[in-house]
Amino acid sequence: MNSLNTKVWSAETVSADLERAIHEHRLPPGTKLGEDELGEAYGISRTIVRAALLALSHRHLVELKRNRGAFVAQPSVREAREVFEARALLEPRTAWSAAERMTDDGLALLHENIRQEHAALDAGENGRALYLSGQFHIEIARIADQTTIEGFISELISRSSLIIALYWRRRAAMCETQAHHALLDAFEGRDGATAEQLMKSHLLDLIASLDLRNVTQPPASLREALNR
Amino acid sequence: MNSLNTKVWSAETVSADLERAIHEHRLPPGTKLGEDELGEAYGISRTIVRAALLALSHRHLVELKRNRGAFVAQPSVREAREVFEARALLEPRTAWSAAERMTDDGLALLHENIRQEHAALDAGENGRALYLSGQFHIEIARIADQTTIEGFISELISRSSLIIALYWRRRAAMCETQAHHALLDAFEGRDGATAEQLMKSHLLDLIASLDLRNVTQPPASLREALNR
DNA sequence: GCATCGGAAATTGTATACAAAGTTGTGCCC
DNA sequence: GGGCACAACTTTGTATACAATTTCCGATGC
Repeated sequence: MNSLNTKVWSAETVSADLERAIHEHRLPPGTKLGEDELGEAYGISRTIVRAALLALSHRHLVELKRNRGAFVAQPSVREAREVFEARALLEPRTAWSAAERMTDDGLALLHENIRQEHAALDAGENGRALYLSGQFHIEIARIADQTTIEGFISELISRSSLIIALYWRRRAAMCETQAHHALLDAFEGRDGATAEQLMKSHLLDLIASLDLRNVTQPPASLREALNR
Repeated sequence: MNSLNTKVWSAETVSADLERAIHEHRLPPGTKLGEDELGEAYGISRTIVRAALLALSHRHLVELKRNRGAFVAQPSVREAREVFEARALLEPRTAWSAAERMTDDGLALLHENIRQEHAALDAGENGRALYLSGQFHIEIARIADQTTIEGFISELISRSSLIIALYWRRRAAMCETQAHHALLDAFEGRDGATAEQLMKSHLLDLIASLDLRNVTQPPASLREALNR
């Protein structure tokens, strides 16, 4: 397929590779992930593919349907709300902690992240920009030195990317880099309270940019959808 | 071994069974979980066992050491702190939500849970009591109608059980049933603010009952420990 | 006695074979 | 032509065979 054969793949690297592809919208929600297909693409047996798909299903990025196969997840409106509820509980306080423990290295990483995101947007690589935008949030948890919370946020960020793929409303380019800039300012001033507040607003903006009315819901079953 | 052969086991049921055993301290931290051993015990092949162990490792209840095997996880002091940090972010607000949405069915379930926990304590079944005590917290998230957060809390609760196994200090019986009673009262009064506050205190009490000084830390490697 | 170096045994890692379930296509019947 | 049944094909589920690695144990040398 591509350069997938040049690397030694393991269940971890394959699932990370797939997660990034999902995050960047190269694998849109609902995509069938056939085991043979993936095995040939990566040059590995189905054993490893299955372990990778299992890992992704535990992160709710892939849905395993018994005897039917693996599909990129399609979060429901309800799940979308829940994901942002969880982020609202975890991220603002974590931003506060990050501000308190901020180091110059941390600031440099965040700066570099924003720079790359701008570059990606300028190059029209929207998927890559979205991925980098997510990494910004994960980097904050890392700076806050909270590995456990970082794991949860990392999963929620990837799920958010699926939600954005399904429910994104604004066609205007992601104006959120402004929010990240503002956060960076707060971090530079080691201002925990402001960082927490900015993160809270940022998440509210994000969910406000989605169309979570039940109308756009993908049909539970094709049969049901057509019988309406 | 026991009645394990009477049931049709799948990766999901096996990992749930193991998780409960870990939660109840029947499988203490550090226990080796051999694949053949488990396969024979449950009457299934290593394929299913591996899928179950993989699931548990994703929940941080089992540590997979490459070419060495699977072991019941031994959370570090640092990890212990992180788990309770995460719980402190998630559970108090979730308790508030639960209070707001509380139903009579929900109250009955919580009541029954406390009753069974008392019964288990009276019967000297400490492991079972600990498990039920965890279920109380998970039930709250369920009543709050937050499936995603419930999943995170469920993982954190199981990890807390490992932490208790390693760092529990008070020999006195778990006095925390008092805390659960107080929470139940707040729920009965649909008093979100009090429920949130009680949950916060409850978690602080819990972490205060642990000995998280670095001294008791199990050595990273036996060799290193002996060379000191 | 102690450390070190094989080599056998045991255990995990990966691929593959076969079974089971689902999907698709064809032809028959009405 | 539409509906249905059955068969061929495709895909996933599980077990097992074999390879790779570690562990255990005893022999060897100092």
